[in-house]
Amino acid sequence: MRSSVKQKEVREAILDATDSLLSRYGYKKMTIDDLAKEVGIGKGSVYLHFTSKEEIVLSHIDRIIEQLKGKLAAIAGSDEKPEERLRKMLKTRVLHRFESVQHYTQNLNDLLAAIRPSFLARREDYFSQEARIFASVVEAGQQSGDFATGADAAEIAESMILATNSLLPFNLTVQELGARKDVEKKIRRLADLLLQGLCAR
Amino acid sequence: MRSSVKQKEVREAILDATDSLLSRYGYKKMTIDDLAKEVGIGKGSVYLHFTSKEEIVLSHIDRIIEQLKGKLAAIAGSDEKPEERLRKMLKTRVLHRFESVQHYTQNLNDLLAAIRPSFLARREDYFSQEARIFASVVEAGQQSGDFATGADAAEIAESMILATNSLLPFNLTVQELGARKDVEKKIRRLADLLLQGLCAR
DNA sequence: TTCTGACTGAAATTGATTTTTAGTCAATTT
DNA sequence: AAATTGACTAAAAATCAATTTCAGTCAGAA
Repeated sequence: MRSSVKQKEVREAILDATDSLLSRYGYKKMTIDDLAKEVGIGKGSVYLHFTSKEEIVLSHIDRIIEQLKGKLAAIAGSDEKPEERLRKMLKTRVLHRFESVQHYTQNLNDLLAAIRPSFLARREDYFSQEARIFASVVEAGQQSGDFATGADAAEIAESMILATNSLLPFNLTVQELGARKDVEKKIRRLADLLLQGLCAR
Repeated sequence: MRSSVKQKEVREAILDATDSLLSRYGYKKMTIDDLAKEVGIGKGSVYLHFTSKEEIVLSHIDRIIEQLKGKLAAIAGSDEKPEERLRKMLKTRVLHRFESVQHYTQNLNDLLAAIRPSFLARREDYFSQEARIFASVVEAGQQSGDFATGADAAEIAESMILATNSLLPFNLTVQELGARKDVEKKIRRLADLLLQGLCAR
């Protein structure tokens, strides 16, 4: 137990350092030597936790999504009206992703270029996982009578994910996406439009 | 007059050749010499119509958007129900863009990288121009009583553009976007969700 | 007046050489 | 015995000088 707790801590510390170095230097200029030094462990020890540099940054992104899924699940499980839950979830989805890379001074382009194929595959998984949480709330709303029934909850959830994707910092850098408050306004309006359609009439 | 018709033809021919070379070789490997040869004019003549290579490809993209705007305006001016017009417009927006680069064997990444700053600026303009056409239909629907009133038509139109942006071949190549019929299914479902919210209840 | 292609300088490419770095593993520490 | 390390290696990346390519120009041809 003791050592497994320690192991988790080291793994987390490596991912923390990854975020720090990635934001300062970008992918190519982030070296494993630097990373190990930042964590205060030997270079070889990094490879006790990860098999490659690519796996390190993919795990870093995984962690961001895990945190997001945590937030989404918390909102989904709250006792607000389904419409309000979905509204908050949509906003959270966009802003969590925005904030997670807001401090990056380096472009994310070199990162994306380096890990593109494996990242795109995972991205699809992220979408499904997020969609599942959204779908659970859509379904709840349908059963409670707040939302119109008949439509496929899973399909609606997928469309919601799709509709908000262009506000995520993926192709556009955070700089190009614009100021946070503009992004906030856009997601609010988009959420309004998306939710208007769900409510029972 | 005679010569201005000819001039337009040459300009169009240059843009046709641009599409052809771009799709076969990508941006960097498309040379102005090749382009002139393909059109059957001298290299210098290319510069009678455009000031730079960048302007040529930007004009090529402009032309795609102009064609799209023509299609959108045609649908917007048809006599169908506003809801049906918007549905077709959303589908057209996504599929026109998809088809316009479907034949590209080369990645669009090198093109985007080369013209990124000026392209991103224009992209915003494209969005506003398209949004204006959408807004006109939303407004018509509000006045005819088909759509609920109260909401700002321009804002709704912007959100519709935003929501469909992630299905455009921008960051993702056509290959990565998936098969045409999958894209078609996605835009259909998304359009359903977006339109459900507009209709008067 | 319209058009052209030889020309130019700047940028890209090449290939040979040096430097850096991802990943390994025998030795060391705990 | 198990965990950790950092010197080591092969491969990739950076460097640089020589060469080639190419965007854009302009004097002259049509």
